[in-house]
Amino acid sequence: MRTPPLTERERDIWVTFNLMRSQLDLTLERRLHADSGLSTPDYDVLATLLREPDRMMRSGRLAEFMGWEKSRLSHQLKRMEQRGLITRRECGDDARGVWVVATPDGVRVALAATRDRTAALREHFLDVLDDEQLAALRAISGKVLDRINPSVCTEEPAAVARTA
Amino acid sequence: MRTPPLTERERDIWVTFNLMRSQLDLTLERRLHADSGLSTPDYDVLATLLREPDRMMRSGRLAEFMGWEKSRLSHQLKRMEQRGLITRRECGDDARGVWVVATPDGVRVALAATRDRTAALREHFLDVLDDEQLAALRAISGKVLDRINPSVCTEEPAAVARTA
DNA sequence: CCGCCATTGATGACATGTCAACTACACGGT
DNA sequence: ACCGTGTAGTTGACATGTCATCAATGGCGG
Repeated sequence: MRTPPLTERERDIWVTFNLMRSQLDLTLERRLHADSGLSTPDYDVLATLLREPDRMMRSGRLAEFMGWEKSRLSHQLKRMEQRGLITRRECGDDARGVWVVATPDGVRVALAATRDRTAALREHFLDVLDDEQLAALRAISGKVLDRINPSVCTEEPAAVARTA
Repeated sequence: MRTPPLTERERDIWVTFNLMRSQLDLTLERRLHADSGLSTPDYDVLATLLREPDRMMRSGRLAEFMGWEKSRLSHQLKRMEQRGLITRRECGDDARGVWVVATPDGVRVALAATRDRTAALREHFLDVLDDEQLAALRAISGKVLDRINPSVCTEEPAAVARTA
């Protein structure tokens, strides 16, 4: 099978892209943790819950919403429940189901974290790039996504991984 | 403190960018594992080692090269040593140091994986974007990196995280 | 009502990653 | 030679993530 090795330029692009991702994640994660004591997964779960009118969601829908596996969410919820950020409540409609509810404590922490999160996101990412670059990045992300899985469409409203 | 919430556009860019990253990682990881049985970290370590003339490197330099913490690398090397992909050899110059060496087995597996890896990278990423977008992505990554940490400079030749 | 099968979450085993000690050695000044 | 400080790498505790599997329930055809 003919597959010539990557050119220097291709390698450079890929390597730099990945370095950028990991450094950005690390920076945001550290800052979030310092500001609020939350981890990124903690924050993503809470932020998704807070988008709901009554701050609760069925476990399955939550997982689907965030693009997580059910088991991953289950583990995460167990840890968050131990830390008092959320609780699980039985579901009347379907005895198999569970309502995931943000505790008052969880709500408070998440709201406080949101401010800092937004500022950090701008400081380290959004404000670093000019308008044209932001548009280009959006186009790039959409194109790669469409290629990988046309069903996880660029315009999909449900997919909310890493809630802002 | 004034920090207006993210605009819809900002949220969309951030969310789509993250969704793209996770989907891309998942795709490449699954393919790599199916092709060669290696995980992404396994592959990154081996690929970095194989760039060295004698296929070995001091542990500290390897970590720095890949942008990993020393402890992370140490854990990873322990697992890879158990699987027979690398070995650790005492260092004559400096009794504290360690040479990390790819085993013949590790070399063979990594070489085989490289072909598929390169093809997958092109198929799902590099070939999806046009020349202008690739250039834009490189510029974007460099800009974000410089902002986060000017010392992990855009032109740094050492940084080789996620070896292609 | 019963039996079959899909769905909902939870769990255990394991891989991966971070952080904070810790050990062993190197190196410089005295 | 000795002591203080820095460096190389390892380790343990724990958070996170994947996969395979399981128990309990729902729902449907007979």
